[in-house]
Amino acid sequence: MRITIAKIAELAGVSKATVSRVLNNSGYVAENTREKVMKIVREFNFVPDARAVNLSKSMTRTIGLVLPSTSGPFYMEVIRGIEDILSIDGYYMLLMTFEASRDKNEIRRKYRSLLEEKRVDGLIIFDPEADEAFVQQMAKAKKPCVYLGREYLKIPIDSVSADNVTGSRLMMLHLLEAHGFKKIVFVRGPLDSYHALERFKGYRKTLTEWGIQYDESLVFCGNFTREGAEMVAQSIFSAKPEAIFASNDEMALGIIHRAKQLGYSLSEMPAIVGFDDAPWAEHINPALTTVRQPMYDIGRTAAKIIMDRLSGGSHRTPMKVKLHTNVIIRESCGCYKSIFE
Amino acid sequence: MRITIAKIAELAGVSKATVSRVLNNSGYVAENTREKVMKIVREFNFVPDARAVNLSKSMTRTIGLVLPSTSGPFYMEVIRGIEDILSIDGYYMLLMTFEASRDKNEIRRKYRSLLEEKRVDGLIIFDPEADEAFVQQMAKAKKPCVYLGREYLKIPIDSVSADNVTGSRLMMLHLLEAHGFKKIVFVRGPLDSYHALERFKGYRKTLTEWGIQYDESLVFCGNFTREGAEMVAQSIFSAKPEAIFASNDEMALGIIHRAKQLGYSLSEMPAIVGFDDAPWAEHINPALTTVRQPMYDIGRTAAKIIMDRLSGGSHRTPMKVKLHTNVIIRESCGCYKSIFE
DNA sequence: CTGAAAGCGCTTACAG
DNA sequence: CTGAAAGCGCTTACAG
Repeated sequence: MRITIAKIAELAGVSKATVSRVLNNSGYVAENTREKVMKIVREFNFVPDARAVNLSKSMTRTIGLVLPSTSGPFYMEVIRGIEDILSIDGYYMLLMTFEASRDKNEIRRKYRSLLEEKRVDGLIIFDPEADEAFVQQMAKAKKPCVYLGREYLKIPIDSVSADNVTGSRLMMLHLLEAHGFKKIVFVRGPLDSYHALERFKGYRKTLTEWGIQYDESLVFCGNFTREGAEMVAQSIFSAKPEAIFASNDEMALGIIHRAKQLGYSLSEMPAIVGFDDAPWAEHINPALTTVRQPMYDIGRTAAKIIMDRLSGGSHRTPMKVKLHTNVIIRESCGCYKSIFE
Repeated sequence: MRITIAKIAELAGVSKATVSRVLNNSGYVAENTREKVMKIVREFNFVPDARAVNLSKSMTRTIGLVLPSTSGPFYMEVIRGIEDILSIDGYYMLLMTFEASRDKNEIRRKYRSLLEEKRVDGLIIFDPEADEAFVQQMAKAKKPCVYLGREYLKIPIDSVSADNVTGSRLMMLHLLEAHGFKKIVFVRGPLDSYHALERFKGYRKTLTEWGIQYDESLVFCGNFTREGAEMVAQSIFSAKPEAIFASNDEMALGIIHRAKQLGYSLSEMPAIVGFDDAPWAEHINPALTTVRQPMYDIGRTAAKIIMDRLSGGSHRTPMKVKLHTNVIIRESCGCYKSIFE
């Protein structure tokens, strides 16, 4: 049996209350009483039972983190950002991903119950496909939640997201301004994906801005997968575009691959750009020009918001933080010649 | 205030004990009593406080996971493997990484305290640089721990690791047998890294097996970094090796990069192979031949061991599970011609 | 089949 | 400065 506060009190000849006080550095304790207690604490290598502390103090020092998957290129960055903040205050992180189940709603119930069970003090959630009704419920929880990846403008809940529309727009501007391309194909992701839609919006909006007629025949769907993109690649090439904006790197990769198979040399290939900055994006040939979301900062910012709410800021107005998204210019847009050609 | 078991008991006109019984499906409860209680439970959407349950039952349904970093290519796979098992029994995962602090021993104290504080029921730890004295302490804990990545043969503790020596040996065999190379350079990782040493052992051992004299001048140190390898690349090339075995992919990448800079064409380049199968390994040119550790299975196996210990198997003999490691043959060893050349 | 009571291991007013 | 007591929200023998 492990030693408890009661045993320590007995050994030190004081009450449990006093032991608790020296352990927590709270209230007044005579210096020699403190030392008497600490001696025993050290001798037995006493560590308070977190479950009991949490129950009494009505907290857990744990934040739940919910991620779509573990395979994506950047979720680890989010984790790192969060951990860097949590560790400052000695908070722990409970991790749950959507991959653990086929049924997304099951995971949603599960993460909601983390809060209800009081297993965590707050939740950071990356679940862009969650519908508004559900998020609305989370917003009503008595514990802080922050949603990552999208805004839910109509719901009073904290959020931190990268501006995908603007990211897409910035990429378009690069294509339009720096390269003077006008005939730009867009390869969409799945129709039900929030991010896919945002990126498409950026494309369309920028065309309008530049007075270029939106041409539906220049928009293809690749479903965010490499295979999907490879499937439509040939039709894309037949449209003879000056540039191809794949709305994620996977699809850009598929298109580049297909282009090579079809015998295009690097110089004959139209400009092909992506979105995400996958870990391999800089290593493919040509090195991929793409858009990078600040994943580390998203995690970090979310953690800061949660910690702030926990230390009394829970009454303040929900905030929608939008982080800037960068275009990473490499070779595939035509900016640099590959030394590997 | 949230509703508690006491309030439910009051409302249902029964005792707390009875409510607890229906909630846990334990002991006998009259059917209509059960329904009376469940009606109130549902009405108030009651969820038991996990902290109280854990305190009474003396458990937490949480497993701690400690990882070196979040940036590595494969830790996410480990997480996925673990989660797949834990979720079957409704266990949670507390994640901690070494990146949260400069001081590794601080993290070690921290993960040990997860156990002492009873914040978790068991621990899965990836910490190949932990010294034996420390691991010995962990082995004495009253809660199950399993170490990932290395064996600690002298310490009675569970472990799951990929066989790096054999992985390295298999790669050597491919180079020796399939290609007939004899003059093979080895690029080492940091001298204090366990995995670096294992991989080196596999190289050396295989040479001996094949009756090839070990030549120290063919061994270089790249410190597991791309920059480190780029630094020694030129000296490596001057040695005119038939093949270069970089003991991780980062270093292989650096060497390939440098080779290109120095004007080697793909066909002039010596064979260059790596270790790890980084996410980009298949995308570089030439596609990298490398060794892949079964990260998902490592995670999965570790989780299974922990769950088994928790359900009564804690008395059984510690097990050292060693998982097979595969050579992934691509282009850089000379096996296939790149279509991108 | 059900309830009263003790217990899990701490914290925190309240008195003194 | 310190202690007795109640409380956090459950579970679990023990009786009946």
